[in-house]
Amino acid sequence: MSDVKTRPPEAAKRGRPRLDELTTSDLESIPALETIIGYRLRRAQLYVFQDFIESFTRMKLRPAEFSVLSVMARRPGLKQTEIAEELGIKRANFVALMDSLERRGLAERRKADTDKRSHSLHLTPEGVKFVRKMMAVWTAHEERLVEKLGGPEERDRLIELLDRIVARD
Amino acid sequence: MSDVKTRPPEAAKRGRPRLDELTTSDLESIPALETIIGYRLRRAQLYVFQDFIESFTRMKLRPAEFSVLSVMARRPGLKQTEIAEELGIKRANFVALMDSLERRGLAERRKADTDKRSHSLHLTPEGVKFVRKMMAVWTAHEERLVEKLGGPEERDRLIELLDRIVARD
DNA sequence: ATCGAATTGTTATGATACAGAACAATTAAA
DNA sequence: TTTAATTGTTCTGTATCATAACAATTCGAT
Repeated sequence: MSDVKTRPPEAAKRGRPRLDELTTSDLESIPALETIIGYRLRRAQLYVFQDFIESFTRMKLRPAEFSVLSVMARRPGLKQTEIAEELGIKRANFVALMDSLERRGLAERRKADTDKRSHSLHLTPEGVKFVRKMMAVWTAHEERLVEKLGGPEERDRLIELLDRIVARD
Repeated sequence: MSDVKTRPPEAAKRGRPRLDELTTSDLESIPALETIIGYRLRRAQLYVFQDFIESFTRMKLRPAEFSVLSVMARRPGLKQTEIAEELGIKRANFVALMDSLERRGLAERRKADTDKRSHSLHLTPEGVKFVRKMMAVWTAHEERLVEKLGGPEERDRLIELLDRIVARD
């Protein structure tokens, strides 16, 4: 009662493939997105970041900020550009990020006396305390992931494979 | 000649850790970013997308558009919302994306006669040809990645691990 | 020691990705 | 039939990311 144009009857039920497009015979060999590395990688990364973000909403901390605080905790005194480059953040975009951490009293820029252009970056005492809490939250998040993966060995396997992708040679 | 303030001499050389922050004794136990799943996942995903994007600049095709064309090729006739949801794209943001594909003559919205609200999405004949070329480019990209991973078995291992992460249960 | 080139932090700007609210047309449910 | 839900859409806001330009400073080659 609704089909006005002539058309194979089974094609009328929407949701069924219409084969009259121009035969998609060879297009049947198109890989499903499920088999595409980049697609799966992205979905997994989105999932992990989602969990991470939710874990840190209460602390008002975003992934990039987490990474910066981590580096400052382990290697205080690095210059802005050094940290930015290591984390793959453009130094132009690093400024606002560092401004925010400084405004919150978690980190500070110190004028380096050997090079008046650069700033060396450090956690404040308050920042140190913050990082301790941050790491506790992170540990819970990470353990959740390791469990989903099936144990620490699987985590290591995953990281090793990811390494191969990103290794430049 | 440059050190004005009293300070341990070795700390004067920038780049060396200053331990006078408030002892970071226990902070030494902070995990390096290299051991953090989310961080490694993100870096790997960025790398793969970078390669993908470069591969498709000539065709002026972005990852999201690739994924939409893929789905339309394999399962023509799906509604906008169905594709968007499957790909994790908000239907609001899907509109411009589909507009673009339609303007380029690669895809089209057909008014579904059973539900006047919805559109069923299809490749145009030109879109079919485009997808063939697209898949050739994609194959080269994917083979590059598989080689870096060390073979198809490693690719499968990776995908399986990524699956575990994103599997909801 | 000087002059041109490179570096550092910064600002400004634009492109893109992503999320939420609201709305009209239409369909489904009560 | 009235009410509620769905579909596509527009609008808007925010976060992310890249690029260009600039002043202050340092470095390098003479």
